[in-house]
Amino acid sequence: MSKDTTTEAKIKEAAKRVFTNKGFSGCSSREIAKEAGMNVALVNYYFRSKEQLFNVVFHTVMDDFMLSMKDVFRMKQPLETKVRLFIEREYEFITKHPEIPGFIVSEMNRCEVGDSNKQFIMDEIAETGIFEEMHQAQITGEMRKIDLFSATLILMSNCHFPFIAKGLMQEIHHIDDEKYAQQLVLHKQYVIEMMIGYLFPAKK
Amino acid sequence: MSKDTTTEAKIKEAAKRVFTNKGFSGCSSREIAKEAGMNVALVNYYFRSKEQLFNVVFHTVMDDFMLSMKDVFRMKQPLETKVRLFIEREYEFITKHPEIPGFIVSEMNRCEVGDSNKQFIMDEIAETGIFEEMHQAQITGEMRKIDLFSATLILMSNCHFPFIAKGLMQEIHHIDDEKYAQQLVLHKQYVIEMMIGYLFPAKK
DNA sequence: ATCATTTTTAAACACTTGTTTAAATTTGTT
DNA sequence: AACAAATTTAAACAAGTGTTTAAAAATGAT
Repeated sequence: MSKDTTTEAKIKEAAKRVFTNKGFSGCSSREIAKEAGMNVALVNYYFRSKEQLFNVVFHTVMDDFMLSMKDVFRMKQPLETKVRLFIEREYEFITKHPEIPGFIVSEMNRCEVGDSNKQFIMDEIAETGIFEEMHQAQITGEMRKIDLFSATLILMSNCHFPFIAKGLMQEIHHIDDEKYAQQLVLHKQYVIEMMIGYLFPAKK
Repeated sequence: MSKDTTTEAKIKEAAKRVFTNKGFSGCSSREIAKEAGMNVALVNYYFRSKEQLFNVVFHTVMDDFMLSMKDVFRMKQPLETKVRLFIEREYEFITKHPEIPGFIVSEMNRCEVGDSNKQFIMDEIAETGIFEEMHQAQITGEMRKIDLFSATLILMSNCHFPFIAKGLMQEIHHIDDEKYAQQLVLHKQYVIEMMIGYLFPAKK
Protein backbone atom coordinates (compact mmCIF):
# COMPACT_ATOMS: atom_id res chain seq x y z
CA MET A 1 0.00 0.00 0.00
CA SER A 2 1.63 3.19 -1.15
CA LYS A 3 1.80 5.92 1.47
CA ASP A 4 1.40 8.47 -1.27
CA THR A 5 -2.34 7.88 -1.43
CA THR A 6 -3.10 9.03 2.10
CA THR A 7 -4.73 12.40 2.47
CA GLU A 8 -1.77 13.81 4.31
CA ALA A 9 0.61 12.75 1.56
CA LYS A 10 -1.65 14.10 -1.18
CA ILE A 11 -1.79 17.48 0.47
CA LYS A 12 1.92 17.55 1.07
CA GLU A 13 2.75 16.66 -2.53
CA ALA A 14 0.30 19.20 -3.87
CA ALA A 15 1.78 21.81 -1.54
CA LYS A 16 5.25 21.00 -2.80
CA ARG A 17 4.15 21.56 -6.38
CA VAL A 18 2.41 24.85 -5.63
CA PHE A 19 4.84 26.33 -3.09
CA THR A 20 7.93 25.60 -5.19
CA ASN A 21 6.37 27.38 -8.16
CA LYS A 22 4.64 30.28 -6.49
CA GLY A 23 6.33 30.67 -3.12
CA PHE A 24 4.59 31.08 0.23
CA SER A 25 2.90 34.43 -0.45
CA GLY A 26 2.02 33.63 -4.03
CA CYS A 27 -0.52 30.93 -3.30
CA SER A 28 -3.37 30.20 -0.89
CA SER A 29 -4.38 27.23 1.24
CA ARG A 30 -7.44 26.87 -1.01
CA GLU A 31 -5.27 26.62 -4.10
CA ILE A 32 -3.22 23.87 -2.49
CA ALA A 33 -6.36 22.04 -1.36
CA LYS A 34 -7.75 22.26 -4.87
CA GLU A 35 -4.50 20.95 -6.32
CA ALA A 36 -4.75 18.00 -3.92
CA GLY A 37 -8.44 17.43 -4.57
CA MET A 38 -9.20 17.91 -0.86
CA ASN A 39 -11.17 20.25 1.33
CA VAL A 40 -9.23 23.30 2.54
CA ALA A 41 -9.95 22.54 6.23
CA LEU A 42 -7.73 19.47 5.92
CA VAL A 43 -4.66 21.66 5.59
CA ASN A 44 -5.25 22.72 9.16
CA TYR A 45 -6.39 19.27 10.31
CA TYR A 46 -3.18 17.56 9.12
CA PHE A 47 -0.63 20.36 9.28
CA ARG A 48 -2.17 22.81 11.75
CA SER A 49 -1.50 25.85 9.56
CA LYS A 50 -0.36 26.97 6.13
CA GLU A 51 2.90 28.02 7.71
CA GLN A 52 3.54 24.60 9.21
CA LEU A 53 2.76 22.93 5.92
CA PHE A 54 5.23 25.21 4.27
CA ASN A 55 7.91 24.32 6.81
CA VAL A 56 7.39 20.62 6.19
CA VAL A 57 7.62 21.11 2.44
CA PHE A 58 10.68 23.31 2.68
CA HIS A 59 12.41 20.75 4.86
CA THR A 60 11.62 17.97 2.40
CA VAL A 61 12.81 19.95 -0.61
CA MET A 62 16.07 20.80 1.10
CA ASP A 63 16.66 17.19 2.02
CA ASP A 64 16.08 15.99 -1.53
CA PHE A 65 18.28 18.75 -2.87
CA MET A 66 21.17 17.79 -0.65
CA LEU A 67 20.89 14.04 -0.71
CA SER A 68 22.51 13.24 -4.01
CA MET A 69 24.94 16.12 -3.53
CA LYS A 70 26.23 14.33 -0.46
CA ASP A 71 26.42 11.05 -2.33
CA VAL A 72 28.77 12.61 -4.85
CA PHE A 73 30.94 14.12 -2.15
CA ARG A 74 31.32 10.78 -0.37
CA MET A 75 32.64 9.04 -3.48
CA LYS A 76 36.16 7.76 -3.43
CA GLN A 77 37.39 9.83 -6.36
CA PRO A 78 39.99 12.52 -6.93
CA LEU A 79 38.79 15.91 -5.85
CA GLU A 80 38.66 17.35 -9.32
CA THR A 81 36.56 14.46 -10.49
CA LYS A 82 34.22 15.01 -7.58
CA VAL A 83 33.77 18.65 -8.43
CA ARG A 84 33.03 17.71 -12.04
CA LEU A 85 30.52 15.15 -10.89
CA PHE A 86 28.98 17.65 -8.52
CA ILE A 87 28.38 20.07 -11.37
CA GLU A 88 26.97 17.30 -13.55
CA ARG A 89 24.65 16.23 -10.76
CA GLU A 90 23.46 19.76 -10.13
CA TYR A 91 22.53 20.27 -13.76
CA GLU A 92 20.90 16.87 -13.94
CA PHE A 93 18.87 17.27 -10.75
CA ILE A 94 17.79 20.83 -11.42
CA THR A 95 16.88 20.09 -15.04
CA LYS A 96 14.28 17.74 -13.56
CA HIS A 97 13.25 20.18 -10.85
CA PRO A 98 13.95 23.62 -12.30
CA GLU A 99 11.84 25.46 -9.77
CA ILE A 100 13.86 24.37 -6.76
CA PRO A 101 16.89 26.67 -6.68
CA GLY A 102 14.76 29.75 -7.13
CA PHE A 103 12.41 28.52 -4.43
CA ILE A 104 15.17 27.85 -1.92
CA VAL A 105 16.99 31.06 -2.61
CA SER A 106 13.99 33.37 -2.43
CA GLU A 107 12.41 31.72 0.59
CA MET A 108 15.77 31.88 2.36
CA ASN A 109 15.63 35.63 1.91
CA ARG A 110 12.22 35.77 3.59
CA CYS A 111 12.46 36.51 7.29
CA GLU A 112 9.39 34.40 7.93
CA VAL A 113 11.16 31.16 7.17
CA GLY A 114 11.22 29.31 10.46
CA ASP A 115 14.62 28.94 12.00
CA SER A 116 14.08 25.24 12.32
CA ASN A 117 14.17 25.15 8.54
CA LYS A 118 17.52 26.79 8.27
CA GLN A 119 19.20 23.49 8.08
CA PHE A 120 22.66 23.14 9.34
CA ILE A 121 23.69 22.82 5.75
CA MET A 122 27.36 23.28 6.31
CA ASP A 123 27.48 20.56 8.94
CA GLU A 124 25.79 18.07 6.66
CA ILE A 125 28.17 18.73 3.80
CA ALA A 126 31.18 18.84 6.11
CA GLU A 127 30.28 15.32 7.26
CA THR A 128 31.14 14.04 3.81
CA GLY A 129 34.72 15.18 4.26
CA ILE A 130 34.74 17.35 1.15
CA PHE A 131 36.03 20.44 2.90
CA GLU A 132 38.99 18.60 4.35
CA GLU A 133 39.77 17.36 0.89
CA MET A 134 39.62 20.86 -0.52
CA HIS A 135 41.84 22.15 2.25
CA GLN A 136 44.41 19.43 1.63
CA ALA A 137 44.30 20.04 -2.09
CA GLN A 138 45.07 23.70 -1.49
CA ILE A 139 48.04 22.76 0.67
CA THR A 140 49.44 20.41 -1.96
CA GLY A 141 48.81 23.02 -4.63
CA GLU A 142 46.32 20.95 -6.60
CA MET A 143 43.58 23.43 -5.94
CA ARG A 144 43.70 27.22 -6.08
CA LYS A 145 44.07 28.89 -2.71
CA ILE A 146 40.68 30.51 -2.55
CA ASP A 147 38.47 30.75 0.50
CA LEU A 148 35.66 28.29 0.95
CA PHE A 149 33.03 31.00 0.68
CA SER A 150 34.10 31.99 -2.83
CA ALA A 151 34.66 28.44 -3.96
CA THR A 152 31.12 27.43 -3.00
CA LEU A 153 29.69 30.67 -4.36
CA ILE A 154 31.37 30.22 -7.74
CA LEU A 155 30.03 26.70 -8.03
CA MET A 156 26.53 27.66 -6.97
CA SER A 157 26.41 30.78 -9.14
CA ASN A 158 27.17 28.83 -12.28
CA CYS A 159 24.97 25.85 -11.44
CA HIS A 160 21.88 27.59 -10.09
CA PHE A 161 21.53 30.95 -11.76
CA PRO A 162 20.85 29.54 -15.24
CA PHE A 163 17.68 27.98 -13.87
CA ILE A 164 16.71 30.82 -11.55
CA ALA A 165 16.97 33.38 -14.31
CA LYS A 166 15.21 31.37 -16.98
CA GLY A 167 12.46 33.92 -17.57
CA LEU A 168 14.91 36.77 -17.87
CA MET A 169 17.30 34.90 -20.14
CA GLN A 170 14.49 33.79 -22.41
CA GLU A 171 13.37 37.36 -22.73
CA ILE A 172 16.87 38.62 -23.39
CA HIS A 173 17.60 36.03 -26.07
CA HIS A 174 14.06 35.47 -27.40
CA ILE A 175 14.13 31.69 -26.98
CA ASP A 176 11.51 29.13 -26.02
CA ASP A 177 11.66 26.39 -23.44
CA GLU A 178 13.01 23.74 -25.78
CA LYS A 179 15.79 25.92 -27.10
CA TYR A 180 16.60 27.02 -23.55
CA ALA A 181 17.08 23.43 -22.47
CA GLN A 182 19.38 22.80 -25.44
CA GLN A 183 21.45 25.88 -24.67
CA LEU A 184 21.89 24.75 -21.09
CA VAL A 185 23.42 21.46 -22.17
CA LEU A 186 26.10 23.35 -24.01
CA HIS A 187 26.41 25.96 -21.30
CA LYS A 188 27.18 23.30 -18.75
CA GLN A 189 30.27 22.28 -20.69
CA TYR A 190 31.50 25.85 -20.80
CA VAL A 191 31.09 26.44 -17.09
CA ILE A 192 32.69 23.13 -16.20
CA GLU A 193 35.67 24.11 -18.33
CA MET A 194 35.80 27.57 -16.81
CA MET A 195 35.40 26.57 -13.17
CA ILE A 196 37.62 23.51 -13.26
CA GLY A 197 40.26 25.49 -15.13
CA TYR A 198 40.14 28.14 -12.45
CA LEU A 199 39.81 25.99 -9.35
CA PHE A 200 42.39 23.41 -10.44
CA PRO A 201 45.04 25.42 -12.33
CA ALA A 202 47.82 22.89 -11.81
CA LYS A 203 46.31 20.72 -14.52
CA LYS A 204 46.93 23.40 -17.12
CA MET B 1 10.45 72.49 -6.76
CA SER B 2 11.45 68.89 -6.55
CA LYS B 3 9.11 66.53 -8.33
CA ASP B 4 9.84 64.00 -5.67
CA THR B 5 7.47 65.65 -3.25
CA THR B 6 4.31 65.20 -5.31
CA THR B 7 1.90 62.59 -4.15
CA GLU B 8 2.38 60.53 -7.27
CA ALA B 9 6.13 60.50 -6.81
CA LYS B 10 5.88 59.62 -3.14
CA ILE B 11 3.69 56.64 -3.89
CA LYS B 12 5.91 55.49 -6.71
CA GLU B 13 9.06 55.68 -4.60
CA ALA B 14 7.40 53.88 -1.72
CA ALA B 15 6.17 51.23 -4.12
CA LYS B 16 9.66 50.80 -5.48
CA ARG B 17 11.00 50.18 -1.99
CA VAL B 18 8.28 47.70 -1.08
CA PHE B 19 7.94 45.84 -4.39
CA THR B 20 11.67 45.33 -4.84
CA ASN B 21 11.92 43.81 -1.38
CA LYS B 22 8.73 41.77 -1.21
CA GLY B 23 7.65 41.27 -4.81
CA PHE B 24 4.16 41.79 -6.21
CA SER B 25 2.39 39.09 -4.23
CA GLY B 26 4.28 39.71 -1.03
CA CYS B 27 2.85 43.13 -0.27
CA SER B 28 -0.47 44.98 -0.40
CA SER B 29 -1.62 48.32 -1.73
CA ARG B 30 -2.25 49.34 1.88
CA GLU B 31 1.32 48.56 2.84
CA ILE B 32 2.61 50.70 0.00
CA ALA B 33 0.24 53.53 0.92
CA LYS B 34 1.42 53.36 4.52
CA GLU B 35 5.04 53.42 3.41
CA ALA B 36 4.23 56.55 1.39
CA GLY B 37 2.22 58.16 4.17
CA MET B 38 -0.82 58.36 1.87
CA ASN B 39 -4.35 57.01 1.72
CA VAL B 40 -4.68 53.69 -0.09
CA ALA B 41 -7.32 55.04 -2.53
CA LEU B 42 -4.60 57.22 -4.07
CA VAL B 43 -2.89 54.17 -5.51
CA ASN B 44 -5.90 53.75 -7.75
CA TYR B 45 -6.38 57.46 -8.28
CA TYR B 46 -2.84 57.96 -9.61
CA PHE B 47 -1.99 54.56 -11.03
CA ARG B 48 -5.40 52.98 -11.64
CA SER B 49 -4.45 49.66 -10.02
CA LYS B 50 -1.83 47.88 -8.01
CA GLU B 51 -0.85 46.04 -11.18
CA GLN B 52 -0.31 49.26 -13.13
CA LEU B 53 1.75 50.71 -10.32
CA PHE B 54 3.87 47.60 -10.38
CA ASN B 55 4.38 47.91 -14.12
CA VAL B 56 5.54 51.50 -13.76
CA VAL B 57 7.95 50.55 -10.98
CA PHE B 58 9.29 47.55 -12.86
CA HIS B 59 9.90 49.69 -15.93
CA THR B 60 11.77 52.27 -13.87
CA VAL B 61 13.92 49.69 -12.10
CA MET B 62 14.87 48.07 -15.39
CA ASP B 63 15.79 51.43 -16.90
CA ASP B 64 18.03 52.32 -13.96
CA PHE B 65 19.57 48.88 -14.02
CA MET B 66 20.48 49.15 -17.67
CA LEU B 67 21.49 52.76 -17.88
CA SER B 68 25.00 52.62 -16.51
CA MET B 69 25.49 49.22 -18.09
CA LYS B 70 24.98 50.85 -21.46
CA ASP B 71 27.34 53.69 -20.53
CA VAL B 72 30.10 51.18 -19.94
CA PHE B 73 29.44 49.39 -23.20
CA ARG B 74 29.61 52.61 -25.18
CA MET B 75 33.06 53.49 -23.86
CA LYS B 76 35.91 53.62 -26.32
CA GLN B 77 37.98 50.96 -24.63
CA PRO B 78 39.38 47.55 -25.54
CA LEU B 79 36.79 44.83 -25.18
CA GLU B 80 38.47 43.11 -22.30
CA THR B 81 38.63 46.36 -20.40
CA LYS B 82 34.96 46.91 -21.05
CA VAL B 83 34.06 43.52 -19.69
CA ARG B 84 36.14 44.21 -16.59
CA LEU B 85 34.42 47.56 -16.15
CA PHE B 86 31.07 45.93 -16.68
CA ILE B 87 31.71 43.51 -13.84
CA GLU B 88 32.98 46.30 -11.60
CA ARG B 89 29.88 48.36 -12.36
CA GLU B 90 27.55 45.46 -11.68
CA TYR B 91 29.06 44.85 -8.27
CA GLU B 92 29.07 48.55 -7.49
CA PHE B 93 25.48 49.16 -8.57
CA ILE B 94 24.05 46.07 -6.94
CA THR B 95 25.95 46.63 -3.71
CA LYS B 96 23.90 49.83 -3.45
CA HIS B 97 20.67 48.16 -4.58
CA PRO B 98 21.04 44.53 -3.51
CA GLU B 99 17.35 43.74 -3.88
CA ILE B 100 17.21 44.49 -7.58
CA PRO B 101 18.59 41.39 -9.29
CA GLY B 102 16.42 39.10 -7.23
CA PHE B 103 13.43 41.29 -7.94
CA ILE B 104 13.99 41.36 -11.68
CA VAL B 105 14.71 37.68 -11.95
CA SER B 106 11.77 36.47 -9.89
CA GLU B 107 9.24 38.84 -11.36
CA MET B 108 10.43 37.86 -14.84
CA ASN B 109 9.46 34.30 -13.97
CA ARG B 110 5.93 35.40 -13.07
CA CYS B 111 3.52 34.99 -15.98
CA GLU B 112 1.56 38.00 -14.78
CA VAL B 113 4.31 40.44 -15.66
CA GLY B 114 2.81 42.57 -18.40
CA ASP B 115 4.34 42.00 -21.80
CA SER B 116 4.86 45.72 -22.13
CA ASN B 117 7.36 45.39 -19.33
CA LYS B 118 9.43 42.77 -21.04
CA GLN B 119 11.75 45.34 -22.37
CA PHE B 120 13.48 44.73 -25.59
CA ILE B 121 16.59 44.33 -23.55
CA MET B 122 18.69 42.81 -26.25
CA ASP B 123 17.93 45.63 -28.64
CA GLU B 124 18.95 48.26 -26.14
CA ILE B 125 22.25 46.59 -25.40
CA ALA B 126 22.87 45.81 -29.05
CA GLU B 127 22.58 49.52 -29.78
CA THR B 128 25.79 50.06 -27.84
CA GLY B 129 27.65 47.93 -30.35
CA ILE B 130 28.99 45.55 -27.74
CA PHE B 131 27.82 42.42 -29.53
CA GLU B 132 29.55 43.40 -32.77
CA GLU B 133 32.70 43.94 -30.77
CA MET B 134 32.41 40.53 -29.20
CA HIS B 135 31.82 38.92 -32.56
CA GLN B 136 34.85 40.65 -34.05
CA ALA B 137 36.98 39.66 -31.09
CA GLN B 138 35.99 36.04 -31.63
CA ILE B 139 36.99 36.25 -35.25
CA THR B 140 40.38 37.74 -34.42
CA GLY B 141 40.85 35.15 -31.68
CA GLU B 142 40.99 37.67 -28.86
CA MET B 143 37.88 36.25 -27.31
CA ARG B 144 36.89 32.64 -26.82
CA LYS B 145 34.47 31.32 -29.44
CA ILE B 146 31.51 30.85 -27.19
CA ASP B 147 27.91 31.65 -28.08
CA LEU B 148 26.42 34.89 -26.90
CA PHE B 149 23.90 33.14 -24.70
CA SER B 150 26.57 31.47 -22.61
CA ALA B 151 28.80 34.51 -22.51
CA THR B 152 26.02 36.67 -21.10
CA LEU B 153 24.87 33.90 -18.78
CA ILE B 154 28.36 33.42 -17.34
CA LEU B 155 28.68 37.13 -16.66
CA MET B 156 25.25 37.43 -15.12
CA SER B 157 25.58 34.27 -13.04
CA ASN B 158 28.72 35.51 -11.36
CA CYS B 159 27.56 39.11 -10.93
CA HIS B 160 23.99 38.58 -9.78
CA PHE B 161 23.77 35.31 -7.92
CA PRO B 162 25.95 36.44 -4.98
CA PHE B 163 23.34 39.08 -4.18
CA ILE B 164 20.29 36.98 -4.99
CA ALA B 165 21.45 34.13 -2.76
CA LYS B 166 22.52 36.26 0.15
CA GLY B 167 20.20 34.66 2.66
CA LEU B 168 21.22 31.15 1.66
CA MET B 169 24.92 31.90 1.61
CA GLN B 170 24.74 33.56 5.01
CA GLU B 171 23.07 30.51 6.39
CA ILE B 172 25.56 28.17 4.80
CA HIS B 173 28.58 30.06 6.06
CA HIS B 174 27.11 31.53 9.27
CA ILE B 175 28.07 35.12 8.47
CA ASP B 176 26.42 38.46 9.13
CA ASP B 177 25.72 41.33 6.75
CA GLU B 178 28.98 43.12 7.35
CA LYS B 179 31.10 40.03 6.83
CA TYR B 180 29.07 39.18 3.75
CA ALA B 181 29.82 42.55 2.20
CA GLN B 182 33.51 42.08 2.90
CA GLN B 183 33.55 38.63 1.35
CA LEU B 184 31.92 39.98 -1.78
CA VAL B 185 34.70 42.49 -2.31
CA LEU B 186 37.18 39.63 -2.39
CA HIS B 187 34.86 37.40 -4.36
CA LYS B 188 34.57 39.98 -7.09
CA GLN B 189 38.31 39.75 -7.72
CA TYR B 190 38.14 35.98 -8.00
CA VAL B 191 35.30 36.00 -10.50
CA ILE B 192 36.90 38.73 -12.58
CA GLU B 193 40.04 36.63 -12.75
CA MET B 194 38.10 33.49 -13.62
CA MET B 195 35.80 35.00 -16.22
CA ILE B 196 38.36 37.19 -17.93
CA GLY B 197 40.79 34.26 -17.94
CA TYR B 198 38.19 32.12 -19.61
CA LEU B 199 36.62 34.61 -22.01
CA PHE B 200 39.95 36.10 -23.13
CA PRO B 201 42.38 33.19 -23.14
CA ALA B 202 44.82 34.74 -25.62
CA LYS B 203 46.12 36.95 -22.86
CA LYS B 204 47.44 33.91 -21.00
C1' DA C 1 -23.87 -5.00 15.47
C1' DT C 2 -22.46 -1.39 18.71
C1' DC C 3 -19.74 2.10 20.15
C1' DA C 4 -15.52 4.96 20.05
C1' DT C 5 -12.39 7.35 17.39
C1' DT C 6 -10.81 9.49 13.36
C1' DT C 7 -11.50 11.76 9.13
C1' DT C 8 -14.05 14.55 6.07
C1' DT C 9 -17.22 18.08 4.78
C1' DA C 10 -19.22 22.49 4.39
C1' DA C 11 -20.28 26.42 6.53
C1' DA C 12 -19.06 30.15 9.41
C1' DC C 13 -15.91 33.46 11.24
C1' DA C 14 -12.89 37.51 11.46
C1' DC C 15 -9.80 39.63 8.91
C1' DT C 16 -7.42 41.28 4.64
C1' DT C 17 -7.42 42.69 -0.12
C1' DG C 18 -7.98 45.64 -4.38
C1' DT C 19 -11.14 48.66 -5.82
C1' DT C 20 -14.96 52.04 -5.92
C1' DT C 21 -17.73 55.72 -4.19
C1' DA C 22 -19.11 60.06 -2.47
C1' DA C 23 -18.13 63.89 0.08
C1' DA C 24 -14.82 67.17 1.81
C1' DT C 25 -10.95 69.86 0.84
C1' DT C 26 -7.60 72.10 -1.92
C1' DT C 27 -6.02 74.21 -5.98
C1' DG C 28 -6.57 76.59 -10.29
C1' DT C 29 -8.92 79.92 -13.32
C1' DT C 30 -11.48 83.92 -14.26
C1' DA D 1 -14.82 86.26 -4.66
C1' DA D 2 -17.06 82.67 -7.34
C1' DC D 3 -16.83 78.69 -9.67
C1' DA D 4 -14.62 74.60 -11.83
C1' DA D 5 -11.46 71.10 -11.55
C1' DA D 6 -8.34 68.31 -9.13
C1' DT D 7 -6.96 66.02 -5.06
C1' DT D 8 -7.68 63.82 -0.78
C1' DT D 9 -10.21 61.31 2.65
C1' DA D 10 -12.71 57.71 4.74
C1' DA D 11 -16.01 54.52 4.24
C1' DA D 12 -18.11 50.92 1.69
C1' DC D 13 -18.05 47.01 -1.32
C1' DA D 14 -17.26 42.28 -2.98
C1' DA D 15 -14.11 38.88 -3.00
C1' DG D 16 -10.43 36.31 -1.02
C1' DT D 17 -7.78 34.52 3.11
C1' DG D 18 -6.38 31.30 7.03
C1' DT D 19 -8.64 29.26 10.50
C1' DT D 20 -12.33 27.26 13.37
C1' DT D 21 -16.52 24.83 14.19
C1' DA D 22 -19.97 21.34 14.22
C1' DA D 23 -22.04 17.73 12.04
C1' DA D 24 -21.80 13.85 8.95
C1' DA D 25 -19.36 10.03 7.40
C1' DA D 26 -15.87 6.61 7.61
C1' DT D 27 -12.90 3.62 10.07
C1' DG D 28 -11.31 0.96 13.99
C1' DA D 29 -12.05 -1.92 18.08
C1' DT D 30 -14.76 -5.08 20.58
